Amino acid sequence: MTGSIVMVREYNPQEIEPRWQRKWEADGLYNADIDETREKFYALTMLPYPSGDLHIGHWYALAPSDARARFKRMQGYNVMFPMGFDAFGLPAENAAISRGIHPKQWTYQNIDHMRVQLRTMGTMIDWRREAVSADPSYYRWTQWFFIQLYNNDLAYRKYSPVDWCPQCNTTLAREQVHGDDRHCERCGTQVIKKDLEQWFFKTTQYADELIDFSQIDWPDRVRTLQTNWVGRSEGADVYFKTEDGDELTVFTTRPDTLWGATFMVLAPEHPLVEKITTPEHLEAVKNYQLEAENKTEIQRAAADKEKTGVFTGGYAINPVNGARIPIWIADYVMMGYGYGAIMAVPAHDERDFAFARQYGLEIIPVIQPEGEEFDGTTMEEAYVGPGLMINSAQFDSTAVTNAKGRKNPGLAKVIDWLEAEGLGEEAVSYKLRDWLISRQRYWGAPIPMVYCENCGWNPVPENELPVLLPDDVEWLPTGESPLKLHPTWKGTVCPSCGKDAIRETDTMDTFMCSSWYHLRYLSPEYANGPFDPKEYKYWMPVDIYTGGIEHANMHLIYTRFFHKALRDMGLTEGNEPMSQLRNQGMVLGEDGEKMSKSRGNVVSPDDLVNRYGADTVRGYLMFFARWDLGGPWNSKGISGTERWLNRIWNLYTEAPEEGLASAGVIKETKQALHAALDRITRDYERFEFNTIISSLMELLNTLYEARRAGAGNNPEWQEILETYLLMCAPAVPHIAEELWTEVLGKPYSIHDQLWPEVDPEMLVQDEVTLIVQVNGKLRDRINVPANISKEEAEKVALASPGAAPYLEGKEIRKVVVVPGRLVNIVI
RNA sequence: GGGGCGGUGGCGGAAUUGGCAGACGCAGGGGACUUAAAAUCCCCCGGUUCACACCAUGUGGGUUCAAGUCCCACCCGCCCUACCA
Repeated sequence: MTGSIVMVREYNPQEIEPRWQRKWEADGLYNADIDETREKFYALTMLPYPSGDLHIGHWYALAPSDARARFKRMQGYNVMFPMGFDAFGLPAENAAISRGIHPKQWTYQNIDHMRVQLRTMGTMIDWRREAVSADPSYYRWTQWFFIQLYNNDLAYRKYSPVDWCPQCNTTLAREQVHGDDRHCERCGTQVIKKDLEQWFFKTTQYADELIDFSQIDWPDRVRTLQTNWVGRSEGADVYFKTEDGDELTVFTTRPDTLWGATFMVLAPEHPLVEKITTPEHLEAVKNYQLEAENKTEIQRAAADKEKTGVFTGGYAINPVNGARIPIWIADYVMMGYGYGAIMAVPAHDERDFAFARQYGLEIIPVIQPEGEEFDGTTMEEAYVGPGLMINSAQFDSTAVTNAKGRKNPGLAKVIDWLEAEGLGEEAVSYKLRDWLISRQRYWGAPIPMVYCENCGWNPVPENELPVLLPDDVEWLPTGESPLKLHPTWKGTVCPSCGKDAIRETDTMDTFMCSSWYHLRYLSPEYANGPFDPKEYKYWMPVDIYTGGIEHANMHLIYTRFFHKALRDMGLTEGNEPMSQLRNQGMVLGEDGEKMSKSRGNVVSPDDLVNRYGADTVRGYLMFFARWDLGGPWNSKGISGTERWLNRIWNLYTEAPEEGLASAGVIKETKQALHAALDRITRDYERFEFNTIISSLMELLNTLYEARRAGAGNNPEWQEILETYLLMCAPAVPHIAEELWTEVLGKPYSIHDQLWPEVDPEMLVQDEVTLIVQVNGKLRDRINVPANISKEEAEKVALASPGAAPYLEGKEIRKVVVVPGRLVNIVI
């Protein structure tokens, strides 16, 4: 302590916190620069959208991540913790339409406000690395990446049915359509289908790599979501033909059931329908097609088990046995998956079964478990389990298991045969679609492409980037993109032939901007490329990425795709952008509902900081729930964290009690200190923030007890106080700094100190409480030396006063001794 | 229909991975200090019971000397996904 001067100041976070925040930033304390002598650690949290106000959810995502980054820094890593803004997007444009404010102005005002708010958290953000995706210096490279993807055949334009949000007036990627009612990810409006020509990225080219997580430590939950989203199915393409000889290939996961195919079903919009439909069925088919077209996908899905369809009058030939089977159309077959056509095996597929029963179509069982005798006319449901093939010519008696694809020996045999006979081939199908990135909106990065009547589509020459968004735009109430309406912006010349040409007026999905922001942080000022390769080499990959799980099938797939694509274009190294991912849960309102302005249950971090100080808010956010689960906010609970910090303050600033503690008290205190240190170190690694704060609270209680016993005057006390502050520093950085420099008189800054080392000797207890059980029930606890022998422990337990009465006159059948822990006497 | 996560006091949650269930905190009760309140400090706080003791980790079985933890069956809640061939 600085002499014996005792501070009698009150804990005043409102004074302390801004002072340190200013000093840390002025000193560049958290600036992260390349330092080859130290091991790097790139800590990243998902960048916020500048909606205008920092939400408690932002704090919940950021504060514990910041504490952990600080912990890593104290462990000696060279930690980079950057921040930026995902600044393009629709809300800005909606503000423009409803309030007449320009999206750029709206966005940048919000960013300014949020920068101020973010600084009140006392994070270790290196603000020199900030990147804003709506800056021309940023989106110049977003556009550049588009061109690289285009030049490498990973971006293409295609006419197809796409999802359209009528509210947002734009197309959406498949991933951005949510729920069983198929609503827009942004605004919740039900989407509709439109046939449009749009730009896509070939995410499907990386389908297999996207479900390989062997090189990253990502939560099972995200892995499962992404795996399901990619939806890989193994099976075979089988070459059917129509009676007239037209090819009609289908994909099936069950080529082993080919002999049981009794009809085929095409999606109503399948191109072959027109050709095969016979005149007498034409009207019914046309009607059905019209009906299907008018049904939204919700209705198509909502029809649930009720199967509908019509016969086309056409027939196909089953290639494996020459059987002539009718071709139907039905809306349970989707044009967008596989070939939009299936072979129907009603005996072994639930949907086909329902359809066959509905329309009286033939059912032929071809797989049968031993001891079972299936009859197609009486079967009550499709059989989808394992068994032996029957009614399948030379394959009869072949065993088929539950395994998928080639791992199923029966399937493998059939596939080999199909390939040998030229009737089909092994195939894999995916649910994943290519990423539709065109948006019919203004406030985004313009797609840098030019259309010329003579030369078609060409990219804008790289030296002309960025293609700047014009500022002088106007909005119609319809929400139509002002870029289309701009009098001159579209007009340009063809980069190829020099004649008049037209710019693409669509902008890019903002997920494109956020697919590479972690790279822009490396060198936000760099002008010779999207990032400085030197910085890349040192900092990448991201060591820990934190954020919400809601992006599992969007941002987190896109960014992995992006990284792999860049790797294949020779722009980056490594297979994955982020080595480790952890998701925080969501903070709900006090009513247990999702926070929203309309519900009036929004918790404002600014109010909390004003009232309690940032350290209290940080500490409470770490403490109040399991970080990965989140939960309802409890405004009363925060007082516990407030008291904790007050008690810390008082412990360091109040005069110690009289007297001197015994050596035993000091030893016990140090043991408690190191036990907590050991646990907290582990908990930081595991993202178990709530128990970090509990351990610190518990330890503080122990310190108070020790001080009451006189420990405040022992020579060891100073070191105990120092260590405790170091342990608090990542979680509550301001109070730790203040007490460290101003009360303990240690050199600035506590945040440049190393995390204390656990003294293993202090973890060794010399006395332990031995639990004595009789038949598994607790009967006594006895303090014994920690290294007590088995025999000795047994002896002590048998003689213990708590257990003895239960043992009297009983025969002891067995005694289980867990050394240093427990003795269970079985009678 | 498929997949995932979860169910422990009034509440948020602990529990060294099979070894004292309920750490830490909130709320509540009692007390000290105070003219009073706030703040602070001390004690109590799963249930039944005067107590001894017994019962308790969604329910029912099982394995084990010992189960919140492992196995089987079921119930409930939340999230994702969906005629995916």
